[in-house]
Amino acid sequence: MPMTPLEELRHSASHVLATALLRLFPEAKLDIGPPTDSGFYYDVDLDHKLTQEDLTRLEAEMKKVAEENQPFLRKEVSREEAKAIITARGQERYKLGRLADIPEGEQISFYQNGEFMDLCAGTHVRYSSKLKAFKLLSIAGAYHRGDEKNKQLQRIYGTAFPTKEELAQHLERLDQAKLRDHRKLGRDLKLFVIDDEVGQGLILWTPAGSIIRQELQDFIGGELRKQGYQQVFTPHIGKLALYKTSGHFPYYKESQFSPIVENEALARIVTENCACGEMIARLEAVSAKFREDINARTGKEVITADRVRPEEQLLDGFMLKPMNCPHHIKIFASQPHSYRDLPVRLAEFGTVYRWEQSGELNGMTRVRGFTQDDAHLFCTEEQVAAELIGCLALVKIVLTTLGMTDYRIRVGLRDPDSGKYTGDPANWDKAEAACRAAAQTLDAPFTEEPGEAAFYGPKIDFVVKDVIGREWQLGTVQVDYNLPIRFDLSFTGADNQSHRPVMIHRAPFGSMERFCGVLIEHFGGDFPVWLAPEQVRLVPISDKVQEYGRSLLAQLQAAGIRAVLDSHSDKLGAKIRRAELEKVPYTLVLGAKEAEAQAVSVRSRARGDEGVHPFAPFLEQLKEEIRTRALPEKKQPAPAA
RNA sequence: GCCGAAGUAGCUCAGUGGUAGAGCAGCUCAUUCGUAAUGAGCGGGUCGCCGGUUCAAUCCCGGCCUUCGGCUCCA
Repeated sequence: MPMTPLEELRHSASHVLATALLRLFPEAKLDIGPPTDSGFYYDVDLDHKLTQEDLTRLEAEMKKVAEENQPFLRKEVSREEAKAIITARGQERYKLGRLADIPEGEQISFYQNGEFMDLCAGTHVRYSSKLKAFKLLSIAGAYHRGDEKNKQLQRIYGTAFPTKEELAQHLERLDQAKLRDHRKLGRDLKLFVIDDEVGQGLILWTPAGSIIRQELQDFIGGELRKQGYQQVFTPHIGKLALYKTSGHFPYYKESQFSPIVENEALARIVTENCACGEMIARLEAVSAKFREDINARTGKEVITADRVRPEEQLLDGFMLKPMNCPHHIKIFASQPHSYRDLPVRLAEFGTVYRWEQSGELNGMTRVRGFTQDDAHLFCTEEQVAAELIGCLALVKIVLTTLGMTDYRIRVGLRDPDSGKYTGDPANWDKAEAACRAAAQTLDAPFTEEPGEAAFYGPKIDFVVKDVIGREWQLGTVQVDYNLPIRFDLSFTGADNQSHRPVMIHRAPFGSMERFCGVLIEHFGGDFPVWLAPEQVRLVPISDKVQEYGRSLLAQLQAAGIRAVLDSHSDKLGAKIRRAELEKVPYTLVLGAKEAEAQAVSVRSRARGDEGVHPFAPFLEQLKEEIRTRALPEKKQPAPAA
């Protein structure tokens, strides 16, 4: 695919960076330097740890290279010539490997600017003087070829634009984005806290944040009732045996919290002088019968003989649940089902726990304990298509109601080269076809991505970006032919025979934590009235109208409105300012003339002062705005601070 | 987990080898005010934690914890 002019510019900037880098650090070994969505980077192997000051020096050197107005010259060479060039330049450490990646028969080319020459398919700007606006942004570690078994290189990130104005605008946008960061707004608006003593990645929802979450849960709960879901509740833990049946353990044990082993069993193991490794082996072990049962049900060897142990050496324990499905499956399995009962749709806001690597934790968007707005649908194969469409419709209702229109749809398929998936390929094919067909019913573009499936089945994900451009999977719908087999689920068909149901896993929000994190950034803290923790601020101008304020507060609360009376002795301007900073949608200013007329002076967060209105119609209009879950109007620019 | 950076009051940040300061926020008092900051006073910090060097460490050194930017991972 040819590069866009902007990519060409940024790619050229990365060559200029490499040119500057070799001038300052001739011993540097270069890897690759491609353009990205918002700039470019170059990966380099260098013993010297690059510092912020080095970036400044490199940027200055890049300016010189740009001013030297070097032409970018393409040179097409044979594979042998290429090797010679790389070796002559002392860059064989990574570049020879990169050269080997180029398929036989494909043209090998170098680009030269000034004294620098790099293996590169191109393309580039004609002259380095085209680079008028660039900036080096940060240094980060990055594994060679993205593989953590390889050496970690230093990655220099930068960005470039055709003009200085566009660069300045971009940098300004980055600064603005920081103000919308859910971690900052979450603290400022007191929506959630994370406490070291409680634990990394564990969200404590404060009263204000809990209101938002509760409103979202009530909203989706209403939609679920319309669609025939049934609410269930299940505990936060389950026995290890349950997850051995489901396949979560031991295959995914590195992303789960350690098992909780009963004290007596633990004591017994300790007195046997059992080593740690032995204990893990016993936790992972299964009985011969368990192995036979599962293997027979799934029709292949999912549990190998080396996991079988004598009964007395088995060790069970409990696990914090990494998913809700096994619990829901057990509810389904507790009753015989007729085809007439299906689909069965079991829904729960279920909290799950996953052991995320410490370096991956991020505010509310990547956490170790989170609550999925989960549901599992058990249906016949014929019902899958319609149920999938119903699930997708639900996701769309959620996103539309919240005005989140900037998302992409990803159909996650299995990676044919990976062994991490369980189940029969024929069922996978059916499930993937069903997902593709359902995605086509959405009138929105989607991409099919191999390797993005869940381990038990393909899925349709709704992916949105946060303020700094990182993508997060929110809503998800997944088809599963495998867990019904592993748990030996069945229903009685019209033919009076036993049949296997198909499962659909779906979560329109995904996780309440991640969704709220993204939602905070989406609204920049200016929540629609129905979600706003505080909907109305009552501001009496003086103590003389406190009594009127109290009576309005009582009326608002009686109407179910979340209102607060500001009885500080500040001047009006200070109270207005405080309400604005706290992003309260409506501030009602109360003075003598309002009290006299049973009126309020309305100040809207979006529109500013709206003048005096009688209280009763204001209240009705407010209730209507809440009932319809109206989205906030675009805010007028704030006055200069 | 890995690479790099950071951690001083609730928040934003200054500062020094001799046990710390500002603004905002909070509290008290005065003020009773018409659409983004009324004034005065007061309280508040084991300078992330643990060790080491030193007569003395918030500052220098080491380890750990946490956060941030990436990488890897994300059933």
